[in-house]
Amino acid sequence: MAKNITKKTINYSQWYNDIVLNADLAETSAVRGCMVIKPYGFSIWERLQSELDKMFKNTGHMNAYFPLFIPKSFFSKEANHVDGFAKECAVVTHYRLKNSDSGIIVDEEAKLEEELIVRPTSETIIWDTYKKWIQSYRDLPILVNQWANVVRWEMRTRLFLRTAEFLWQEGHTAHETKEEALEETELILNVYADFLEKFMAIPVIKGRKTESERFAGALDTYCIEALMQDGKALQAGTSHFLGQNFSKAFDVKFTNKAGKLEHVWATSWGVSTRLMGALIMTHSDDQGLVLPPNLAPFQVVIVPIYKGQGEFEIVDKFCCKIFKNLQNSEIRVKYDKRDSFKPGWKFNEYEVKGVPIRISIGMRDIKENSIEIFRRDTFEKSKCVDSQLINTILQLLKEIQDNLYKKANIFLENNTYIVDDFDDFKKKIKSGGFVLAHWDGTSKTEKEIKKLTKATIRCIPFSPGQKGKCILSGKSSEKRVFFAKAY
RNA sequence: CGGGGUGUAGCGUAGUCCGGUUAUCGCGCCACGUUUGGGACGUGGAGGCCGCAGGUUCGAAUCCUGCCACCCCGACCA
Repeated sequence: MAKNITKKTINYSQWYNDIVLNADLAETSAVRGCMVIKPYGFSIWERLQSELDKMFKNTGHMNAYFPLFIPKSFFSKEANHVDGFAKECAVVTHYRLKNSDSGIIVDEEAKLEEELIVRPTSETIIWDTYKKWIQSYRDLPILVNQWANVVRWEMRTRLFLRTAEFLWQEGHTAHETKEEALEETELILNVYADFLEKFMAIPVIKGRKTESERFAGALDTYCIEALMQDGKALQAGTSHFLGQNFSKAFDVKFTNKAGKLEHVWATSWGVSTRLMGALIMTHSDDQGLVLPPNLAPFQVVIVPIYKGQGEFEIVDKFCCKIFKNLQNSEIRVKYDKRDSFKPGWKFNEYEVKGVPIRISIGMRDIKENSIEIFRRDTFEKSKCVDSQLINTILQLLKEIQDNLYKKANIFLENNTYIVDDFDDFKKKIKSGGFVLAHWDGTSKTEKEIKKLTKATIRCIPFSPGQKGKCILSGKSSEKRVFFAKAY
């Protein structure tokens, strides 16, 4: 483990990589553009998964699993969809290897009749399946989610943020009516926003994507956007209203209550391991990762301090008692009694890994009946008597969670600007943050602004706004939209 | 795919311009001992196809050619 994490003022990407590597979250793998998620990183992902999964189940969804491979023909049934994904697909063409003089080679005789696409997303294979599941309005709605890996052959990759293979959840729902599908799209967007704000302590902006940023094959894409500490926006989750595009492409019809055949209405939605990137870039500091207590695999770590075997036995007994008490109060706690590392080493390790609270206990504390508590977010140390420990910890966890959200939210507010002048717009975009500005609603203007400033329209807010004049073209605009440079 | 950079022990590196003993240093690792309230110390030890392939040379980590990989900046990214 490196001793110092590079200051983000020097190089933000280097800082980001240092956090990922030093906190032992992930590393680059032998496979181009892919990553190995290490146990600690995965334990955070598992926390994230389990909490989000609960929210899906609470809103009536169930999990299923569909194949990794998609026959090429499925993939090309929806025209926009294929256009959007064709360039970044991994394709399986053969099913066998053989020995040759130059080593193992692909057996040309084992060529697949139809190539298989490694799923970049599962709409096509799922809608091919839904065709078999749906005949009547009684079969609807179908509210299914799957936790899976997908592959997108991206040109340039970065740990967690954009890897060739990534883990995600993708929900795919089928509904009787347009209204119901729209409701679902919105419901999920709110689930995502709640999850980020309440569990990950990441404030987000909700809105819809412009036509050019929309999911390939969707009629409308809703999104949540977060702001990272370097002033760049990160798309943290999307929820798509697919209309009848996929049900028409895959011919999924149902008989409605009136006895008439109709195409099904659809949504799809997802968040990925990219959320780990959002987590890192929202809360981490130059000391390492900072985890919000609701998400942390360990909320509390206990470090014993002792000299010699005699002291260890006394301290250990005390620590075990506290460990059990905390566990019984449903606090996720780790007791690190490894003798192979010194306390100072452990202190640093858990700071780098972002554990919200550290308790250290030695003979001094036992004698004085006071326990030292350290909080990761502010680096403050405090003392607490044994009998008050549980309450103090519970209170502190809540406080840290709130504090992280508040801090991130203040950052978001301080870096969101309302701008009416294009020179000012360029300046603000350059320095980072969200810029709320008027836009005439055309893709042409959007593209031109991107060319001039590298800023894209992150989202169009749902709430009605005041009319005005487009920042570039001067044409009339319905309301302000969020611009930013994005990951 | 363009521009730039880097490949030397598990990690980080010196040496490369200007070829010449046994390839440098730190961290980590192993053993023993002393340690343990903020990244311990001492002594001893192990670990190298110097990215790969060719070439020049008495001699190559160092020079030449080709290739590969990774990183950064662009382009790309529902």
